[in-house]
Amino acid sequence: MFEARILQGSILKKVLESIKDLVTDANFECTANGFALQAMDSSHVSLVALMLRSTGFDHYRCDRDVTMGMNLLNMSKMLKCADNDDTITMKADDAGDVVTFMFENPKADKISDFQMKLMDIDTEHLGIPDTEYEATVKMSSNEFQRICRDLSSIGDTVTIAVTKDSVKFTTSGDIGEANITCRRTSDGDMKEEKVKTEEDGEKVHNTKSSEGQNVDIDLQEPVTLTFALRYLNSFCKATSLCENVRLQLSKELPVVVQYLIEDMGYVRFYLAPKIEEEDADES
Amino acid sequence: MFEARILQGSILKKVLESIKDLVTDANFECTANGFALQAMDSSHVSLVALMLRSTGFDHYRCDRDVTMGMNLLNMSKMLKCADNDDTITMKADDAGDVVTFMFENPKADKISDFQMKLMDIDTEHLGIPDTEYEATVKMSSNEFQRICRDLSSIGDTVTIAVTKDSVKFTTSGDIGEANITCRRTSDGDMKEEKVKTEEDGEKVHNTKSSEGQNVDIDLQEPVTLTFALRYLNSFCKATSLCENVRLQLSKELPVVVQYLIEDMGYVRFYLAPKIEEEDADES
DNA sequence: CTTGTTCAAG
DNA sequence: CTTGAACAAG
Repeated sequence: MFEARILQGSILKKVLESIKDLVTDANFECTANGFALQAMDSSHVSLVALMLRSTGFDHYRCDRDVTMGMNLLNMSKMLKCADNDDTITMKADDAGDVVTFMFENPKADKISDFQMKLMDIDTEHLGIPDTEYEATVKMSSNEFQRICRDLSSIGDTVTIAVTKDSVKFTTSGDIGEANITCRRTSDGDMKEEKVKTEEDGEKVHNTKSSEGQNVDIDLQEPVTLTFALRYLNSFCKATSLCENVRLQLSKELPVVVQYLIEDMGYVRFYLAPKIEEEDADES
Repeated sequence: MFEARILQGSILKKVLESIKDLVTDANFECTANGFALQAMDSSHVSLVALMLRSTGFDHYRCDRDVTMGMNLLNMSKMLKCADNDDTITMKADDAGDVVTFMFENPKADKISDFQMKLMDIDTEHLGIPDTEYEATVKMSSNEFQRICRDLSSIGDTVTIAVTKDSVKFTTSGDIGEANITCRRTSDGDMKEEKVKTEEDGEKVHNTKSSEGQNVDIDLQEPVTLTFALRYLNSFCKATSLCENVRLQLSKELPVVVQYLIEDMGYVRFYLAPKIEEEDADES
């Protein structure tokens, strides 16, 4: 028996809004550890990884591991029937060919339950290597969304160039070219911060970031990579999940676009860069 | 000569918005008593009854009864030309082949008048029996709208089951099933309220309802009926007219969905239930 | 968080 | 052209 109750149902709604356009069908893996999903988009260019840890739920019970194959569009339809301030409970028995979504409003005078048939989806469970990235950029998720949206009105791809002090987004198209450069917010603070980070671990770093640190760059090696804006714009639907987005880049590796979900986990999107030689093939 | 002036023109606009998709042409009956309409929708499945009492108008004059046959789409087009805070005056002389809509903005520095040709529409004036209903549900019109909209993303019909303590809305479709249960808000208050209603008439009852009474059920007999969501969703366009909606149900009778228009009257929609044996025919 | 408005998609 | 989604304001 699997049962997971999340007080703030809007989180689950937002998560599905952010991935349902990318992936049509996917297996949710329910374990004692949490509620997780990994799936490639239908064109096999991008990958989404969701983790909602069991500790982040209001109530969580998972007697044995369950795989729930769902059509994300249908799941999203049902979640849309929940109010943003509803509590959402997901349930499946071990036989597990049906999932139940239960919505309760805060006053508990309206209770809805929605049943959806589960599907058999065979997927190769893609192990994602835990790489060290050459560049890590943390910035306002709103700003990142704005940049991706703005640039897609000019071109189809964006080249992201990360240096020690800035991240530059570049595109070009029929009507012209565009460069958007975001400087790392404060050089002095950053150096100090880095020292502290090494001493005290990630925590100081995070605290600093939330204190008006707009762009935060952690660089081993300058990186320049090109991506399809179409996918980045899709990823940006997760913007409302988190104030900040983290981009991780390494030469010839997929970018990782991560939105943290407070106290619960994350949504991560992976997108392979365009290889220059392949540009002709992609168009 | 007929002349009716309503200060809050938005009411008339909303009324037309709520019925124009249901009924294409209809006769408005103008009498000393008020401005009324009864018409079946084009598929003869539902019926709309509108009453705007003369006492609710800012100015009302009706020397002799007039029947004004109008195309509601055209009437609605004209009313859309009125601002929401405009005063609307309707006029017809006794010859009566033309109706005039006059719009005045509050500052009285903009006055519009629109003339529309009337039509001859022959309708059997359907007498609607004043039935005692087995179940009466009063609830937030917003919530009712939300429920009907949500359920139509799952199925085409809704089964409404009213019991002493709750009203349950159920549907099912290809992707699954859904139940939404609204509990009668507070049992203790309800009983007290009923007594007061008998003593002091309807007024106390209404006052109570607006004080956070979400769902109010008056039951002679538990009722379960099934309706086409398409029509209910159409009825719900009247939601902005009134905070609360009243549903009246009896076995094998059309449901009455009523929106009160404060100090003026009501819009009522009637919809015949689906009979089980007919389900096959309907698909 | 609700409402109104505006924009895009079917 | 109609309807749903995104945005902004209260």
